[in-house]
Amino acid sequence: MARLENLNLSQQVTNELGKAIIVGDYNTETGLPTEAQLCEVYGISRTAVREAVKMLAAKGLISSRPRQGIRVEPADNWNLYDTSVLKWLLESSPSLYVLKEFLQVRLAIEPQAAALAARKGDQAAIAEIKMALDKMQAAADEPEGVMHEPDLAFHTAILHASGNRFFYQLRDFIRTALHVSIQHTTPAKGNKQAIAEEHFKVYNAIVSGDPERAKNMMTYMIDEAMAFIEKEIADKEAAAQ
Amino acid sequence: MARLENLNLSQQVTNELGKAIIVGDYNTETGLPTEAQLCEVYGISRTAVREAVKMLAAKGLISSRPRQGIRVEPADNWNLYDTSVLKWLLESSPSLYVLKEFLQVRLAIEPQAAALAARKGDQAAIAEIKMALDKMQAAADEPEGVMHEPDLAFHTAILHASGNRFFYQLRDFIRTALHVSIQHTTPAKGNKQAIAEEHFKVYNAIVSGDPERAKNMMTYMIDEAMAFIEKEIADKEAAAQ
DNA sequence: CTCACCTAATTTATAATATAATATTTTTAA
DNA sequence: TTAAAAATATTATATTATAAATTAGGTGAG
Repeated sequence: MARLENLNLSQQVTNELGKAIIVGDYNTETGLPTEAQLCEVYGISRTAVREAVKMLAAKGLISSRPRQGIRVEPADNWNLYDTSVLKWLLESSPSLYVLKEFLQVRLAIEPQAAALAARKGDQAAIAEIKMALDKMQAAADEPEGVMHEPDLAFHTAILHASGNRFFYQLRDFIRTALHVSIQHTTPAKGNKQAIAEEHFKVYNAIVSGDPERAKNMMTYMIDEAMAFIEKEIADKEAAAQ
Repeated sequence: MARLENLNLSQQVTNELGKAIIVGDYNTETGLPTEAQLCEVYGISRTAVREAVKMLAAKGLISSRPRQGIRVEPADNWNLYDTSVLKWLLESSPSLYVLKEFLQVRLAIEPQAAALAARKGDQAAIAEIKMALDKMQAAADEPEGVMHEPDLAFHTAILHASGNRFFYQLRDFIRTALHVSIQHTTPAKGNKQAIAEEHFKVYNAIVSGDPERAKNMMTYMIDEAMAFIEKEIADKEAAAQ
């Protein structure tokens, strides 16, 4: 077992089993080994195994009942918005296709969040957006990668400014999506100045209280990334033939 | 403790503690009692308490470390898309305001899902939508409440037809939102025939492969519910003064 | 007196073992 | 052949013990 320091035993086991389930080593057909077997495999006590099982059950990956053992739940029931589950999924799937799904969700959420921020975002929240934007603009002349963190902060700040807990809750999801996204898109689009400019337009629409424009600008930005990814997928599929 | 049959001990404790945290009985300042104290309070073993703690930790509500005890995480970290957490939240908050937040999320997700379904929904998935729609139309002449279940099925089927796992994952969230929503709106709008008609228009746009229209029709439908809720909130606030 | 180090105390983390509950399978008896 | 009963396997719960981690307090060197 990969001994990740900093994580306790049951968390480590949770990680191992979680990944194994998502990668398909265990599935709804096979189920998981019994608690006793898991103890042997990992060389740990039942206490630790059971705690891992409970955590995975809380994330919707498994369920366990007396005599029946530990079952793997259908993938439809997995809590994909759980940060760990998301991480395991990304480690196991070809990221281009997952990335497209990510972008579809961003295309739904972020323009709406930007519109809400423009309509009723409070001063402090909008100032947060501005701060992230400033850092982005400052990073435009810096080396590759410096703009990454303020970029994430910008999008997170908008979710926060939407004033809707459910949007803000998706910040880790969006951060992950953006992180993967940037790895794919940045090499191609070298013009960091242009990126900062686009972000500025979104901010400008928000600060001047124009929901429609904020929504449209955000849609435009994400749509650009989507077009890029779709092209990349098309190229890849053409190359495969 | 409310002895919900059908749930095991640690699940019951998870429920109790989860509700108590969300309602504010325990907060980031106070933290939770120690494991030992919880054992006494509930009259159960440490095993059960610890399993509950692990489940709540997996849902982002708490974290626990040696010597520090069990801490309540800031509300921003709670996994609101977890069905249990959502349920606890609804039981503790005035539902009108939560409902508005629900509708804002639906307004982001569902039109986009409908558009995707129109663009690339496969036969089987679209047939599912049709089936739900037929049941809705059949229920239009039935007594109050009969239309409820097919209505939920209709919206779920569209999420499914979007072909995006992350959208479909939100089905429980949307179901909850719709469930709460219907309780507020149905009494006012008696015309079930009109509701079925609107749903038909969404379906029609999807089956004829018109993403834009599918999106617009869905937006229109949810927007209507939003207008209703906003009016209700306004009335309530006026009455309170 | 101050600071680094050591010690003690508290709480969760892990382990080990025992018993209960539950659901499946096998056996038994009508 | 079928229905009831017994055996069995597995998780659920309880109990006890020990380890590890973190905080607080004390102690001694400088």
